[in-house]
Order: sequence, then structure tokens, then C-alpha cells
Amino acid sequence: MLQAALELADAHGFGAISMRNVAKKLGVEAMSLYNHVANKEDIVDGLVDIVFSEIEVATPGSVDWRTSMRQRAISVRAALNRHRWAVGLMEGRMNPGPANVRNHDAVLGCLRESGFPFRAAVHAYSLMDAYIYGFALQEKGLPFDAPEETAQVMERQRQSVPDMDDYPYLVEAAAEFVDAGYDYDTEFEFGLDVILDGLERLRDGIDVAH
Amino acid sequence: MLQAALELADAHGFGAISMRNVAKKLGVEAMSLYNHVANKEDIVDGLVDIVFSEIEVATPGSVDWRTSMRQRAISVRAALNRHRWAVGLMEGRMNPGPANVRNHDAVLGCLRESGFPFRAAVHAYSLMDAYIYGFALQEKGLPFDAPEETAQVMERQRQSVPDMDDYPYLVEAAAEFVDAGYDYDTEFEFGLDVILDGLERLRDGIDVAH
DNA sequence: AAGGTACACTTACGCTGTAAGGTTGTCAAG
DNA sequence: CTTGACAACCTTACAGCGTAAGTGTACCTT
Repeated sequence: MLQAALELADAHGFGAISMRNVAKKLGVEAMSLYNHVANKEDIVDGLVDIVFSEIEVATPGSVDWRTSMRQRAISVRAALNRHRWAVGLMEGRMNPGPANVRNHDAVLGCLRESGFPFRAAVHAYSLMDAYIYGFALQEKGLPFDAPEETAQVMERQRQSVPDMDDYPYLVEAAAEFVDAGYDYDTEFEFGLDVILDGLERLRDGIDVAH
Repeated sequence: MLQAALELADAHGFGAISMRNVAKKLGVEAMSLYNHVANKEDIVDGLVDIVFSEIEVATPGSVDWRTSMRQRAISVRAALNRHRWAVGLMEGRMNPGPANVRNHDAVLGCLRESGFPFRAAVHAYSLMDAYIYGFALQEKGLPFDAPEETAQVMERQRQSVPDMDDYPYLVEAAAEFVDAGYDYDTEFEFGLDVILDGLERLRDGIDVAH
């Protein structure tokens, strides 16, 4: 049943998850689902945990913290790209599933065992995840997916803003993107590396101080 | 009418914005609203632009880019804390309002005039906003607002995870947060400064190369 | 055979956004 | 003063939503 809901969400977005839709996909009436879940929120909790289960985080000690965290970040983004409907829902679950918990513990463990003191590990985790989820949010929202669409979208947006010429930097950006495109992968990894650089300096500073 | 919708959303969350609720607040029937807006999405667009209008970004040249960007980031977070319902909605508007457009142009302008080449300015903007919106997402989702609630929430979460003892790092975190609390302001500004440090290095590196 | 449990069903309530069409108040042109 | 246009409001209706409540039936255990 989670499988059915997942396929619905992946194919037609979060709004397509309704008790009636999921039930129909299973050849069943809506109310029958309540024999298996408490309510709709329960289904969403289950779906989110499936997404968490797709996130790969290396076993501690197998690689250094930086490559481990880098791979995890890329893995999270990949999972969120496969399941765009999940973007705003990963954080703040009231009933975190097992994969969710395991993931959090693994990340904290990686950082702690790599020499990050507790508070520094929390800072690092908060910073990385804020960036990852925030980037996914941008990526989900930004109007152009494929490069070839960029020009049309830009043109439409320009027309919807009456006095576009008052905003020279936006005009510059629009022209540039139409011209040279916009690469999400590059963008994501750039920011990610800035953050990892900062965290590395933080950790090394602490090492020295000890 | 946007005012009425704004008060509803601030007081009772995004879900409270329904045509019937907004209309009731104005002493009017739901369908009457359609004389002023095309549809509900129109209202949301208007609300989001109100939030954008509350974001302060210094006029270019008045202060250096770093303090300007730092203040803006804090201003964005403050606005999103006043209007938590807006957190997932700021990015990816199909019909950006005037305040939205002005804000984007001002930020890009600040960076460009401070010596960031175009691509670097885009990287910087993307990185900062991903972090800001991602942090706001965390903050909205995280279950404890007031420090005194922390203990209860932690206890409830522990009970909802059956084999909590398999996750030593989470146990450590829970204990620490109950003990010493969790300060969102400190957390936010820590990550923000890591990012600004990284961007400063990026800009200086470019300056030297020229 | 009896009882319990698991799963499915139907019906109903109050909510949602909004399409369609009717009524009224204001205001400018003839 | 009348007429017509127009804006703003109204009511009605429809299809969809989550889910509370109650009913039926097949199967497994005692």
C-alpha cells in the first residue's frame, strides 16, 4: 500500500495522494485503508521513511568524514530528486521512522568519531542539512528543468514583470541563463564544497586547540 | 483582503486560508472574493509578496557586501519566523510580485557591485538562500520551540522509537539538548558565518587572480 | 461449533476550490 | 430623468477531500 502511494506521488505529485486514489490503485474502497493505517499522516510518515531508506551513508571508519558527508549530501539530493513531493516533508516528522532515525544517528556518529565535539557536530549537521534541503527546495521550485525551456520561461517571467528594465541585475541574469544555461549539479556541489571547507577548518581549529 | 488572509495564516497556519474563511473574516461570501482575485493561488502570491516586502536589504554602497548580506539573511529568517506558513512558498513562485523581484535584484546588485563576477554572484546567492530557506524549514519543523518543552518532546520521541539504545549518538544528542537547550539564533548565525567566510575567500581569490 | 480477529464494505458529515448564473448599487452618457 | 453598463455582491451546485460510524464476511483458534 505504501508502494501504491509512492507510485502515485512520484508520478502525479503530493496532491495525488488521497485515500480514495490510493484505494482505487489497490482495487479497494477508501475506508478499507484505515484497517492498515491510522490516518493519512501515517501514510505520509511511511513514504518519507522510504525516502530516508534510499539515502546512503557510509559505515563509520570506511572513509574520512569529508568524503562520507559529501557522498551522503549527494545521495540525499538524488533521493529528493527522485521524489520531489518529499522536499518539504523530510524534516520535522512527529513520528520518525526507523530509516530516519538510523540516518540521523549515522551522520552524528560519523562526525563525532571524526573528532567533532558534540556542539560542533550539531552545528555541522544543521548547516549541511539546511543547505541540502534548502537547495532541494530551490530546485523543486525553480521553473526551468531542462536547459531548452529556460528561454521560454525567462521570457514569460519578463512579461509578467511590467518594468523589468528597472532591474538591471535580473536582466543580466536572465540573459546569461538563456545563453549559457544553468547546471544544478555544479551549483549544488559548489555550495556543498564551500560548506565542507568551512567545517574542515572548524574541525582542524579544534584539533589544534586541544 | 490580503490583510485578512495574512492574519488568518499567521494565527492559524496555511491551512486556515480558505476562500470561505477569508470571506467570513471580511463579512462576505466566498464567491465574492473572485471579483478581486483570479483564484486562491492569486491570494497566496500576494501573501508571499507581503513577506518579501518585509525583507530589508541595504542600499548598495552603504555598507560592505558581507554585513549587507548578513543583515539580509537575518531579516529573511525573521520574516519567515513571523510568517511560518510561508516557509516552503517563497521560492518558485510562478508569478513573482514586485517585492520579490526587487529583492532578487538588490541581492544580485549588492554582490555584483562588490566584485563578484556574474557566475560567482549566482553561486553565492544560491548558497545563501538555500541555507536560509533550509534553516527556516528545519526551524519550522523541529518540534521544540521553547526550551522548557524540549524534555517532554525528547521523551515522547524516545518512546516512539522502540530500540532507541541502538542509536547512541541520538541518545547523546537528546540528553544534551534536554540539559543545555538548543538556541536557534546561535545555530543560524554559526552556519551563516561559515558560508560568508567561504564566500569572502572566494571573492578575495578572484580579486588576487585579477 | 463458538468466538475472535482481520479485512472489506456503505453511508454520511463537514470541509475544500470554483463554475455558473442571478441580484443589487453606483455612476456616466443620452 | 432615464438608460445602460459595470462592479460587487449573492445563491446554488459539483466533485473532491479526510474520516467517524456501523455492517458484513471470511478465516483461524479454541
